[in-house]
Amino acid sequence: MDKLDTFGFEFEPALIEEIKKFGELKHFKEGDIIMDYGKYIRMMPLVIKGTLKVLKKEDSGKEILLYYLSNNETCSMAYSCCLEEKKSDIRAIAEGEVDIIAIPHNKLDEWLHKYPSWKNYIMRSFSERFSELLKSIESIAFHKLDDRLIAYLKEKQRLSGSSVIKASHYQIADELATSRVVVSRLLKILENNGKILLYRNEIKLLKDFEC
Amino acid sequence: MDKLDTFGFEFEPALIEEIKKFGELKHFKEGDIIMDYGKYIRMMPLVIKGTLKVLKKEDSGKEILLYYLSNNETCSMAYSCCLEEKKSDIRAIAEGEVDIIAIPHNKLDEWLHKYPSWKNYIMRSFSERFSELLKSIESIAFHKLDDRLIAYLKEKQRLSGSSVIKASHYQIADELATSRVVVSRLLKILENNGKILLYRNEIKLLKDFEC
DNA sequence: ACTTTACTATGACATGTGTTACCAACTGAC
DNA sequence: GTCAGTTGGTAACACATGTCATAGTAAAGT
Repeated sequence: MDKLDTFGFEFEPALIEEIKKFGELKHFKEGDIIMDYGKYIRMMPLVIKGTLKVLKKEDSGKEILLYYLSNNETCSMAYSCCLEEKKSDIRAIAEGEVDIIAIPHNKLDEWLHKYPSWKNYIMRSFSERFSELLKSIESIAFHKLDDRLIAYLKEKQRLSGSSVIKASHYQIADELATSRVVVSRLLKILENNGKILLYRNEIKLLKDFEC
Repeated sequence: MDKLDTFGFEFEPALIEEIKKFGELKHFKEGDIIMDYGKYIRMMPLVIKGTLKVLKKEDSGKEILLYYLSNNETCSMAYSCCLEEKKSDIRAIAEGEVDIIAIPHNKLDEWLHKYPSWKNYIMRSFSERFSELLKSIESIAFHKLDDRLIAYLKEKQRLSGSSVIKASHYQIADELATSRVVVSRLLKILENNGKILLYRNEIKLLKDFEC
């Protein structure tokens, strides 16, 4: 928990003390489910290491990718759920090794009044998630699949810090809300153009991976 | 401003007094621009009558429809903008006659600390806008244009309370991020199926307008 | 009344994407 | 090694949507 000091949250010292006192450090492994559909959410996660993938189940039954969370970010949806004491309609999955601090739900509101830095953090967080959703909308509405695929690969590269992306075509298709065949087709074209190399469960972005 | 009492905000009396004192009642007519790109936003609008359309300009230059605001709703994006004292990247346009109360930006944060009901209102508001964006994403990602068009018409009907929708095909195309020709085509099919009647700048939904 | 502009209708066509089907290659379990 | 399961490659096709061209028609301005 001492790690907390070394990370980028800009909280005042008193708040950091509270976080140390009431927050619970948790570790998750690849694929672990941190929040799930239908369960009550009683804590809000602050991500301090690794990446979370946050999904939402739609009425139609399909899942959509809401956003990824990484360093020092938190899940606005979880916040809403906590406040309203309602069952979750989202699921969060660990991508690789993940450390979070779980903030108990009864502190959220209290700190909002007590600590301006907490309030700012929560507000900024909402605002950032908002922007990301807007980016998604723009992407889906105005860009063709090949552009979206390229953007997806770049984002993965950025998050993992590696130009080797570990994912099956099927997974990618899921996150882009399309089908496996289509993804394979487009990836093959990228490979033929010398942008990437394809292996089983693995895509390597070559150095001139642009556009 | 006395109207305030009669509307559905669930604020505590002291807050209502403050709103009366510092808020400014404003009236707008069809097409009036309430917030615009590049301007600083120094107030947050509470809609008390009519409907606002809120748009955002994307990097690509295209505009996307964020959401509609009507009774007792407010604009979360404006809130973010106010807090960060940054120029607006959104535009709000009056649809028909609109009354709003403009809350000065310096009160937003103050009230957040002072009045739980205000804090809840703001939080709920974020949460609702969030849900709407998600609905948009689902709609764009998983539904065909004809479904989306029908949903659009129903929403317009709901908001205006009338089964006669005043809009050109071009406007509709814009909001659905498609082209005029496509909208005309789909509307004509709906007309041929006996769901609607088409006039110039006007669409009448017939009573068995379903599915 | 005449011109101009905005709005709508419609055909023809190009293209992106979804779908189905089938096969090949790899992986892990037994 | 065999087998089943997963993953990826490819062809063929259907269809929704975007685009271009062209014309008719209503409204608005002069």
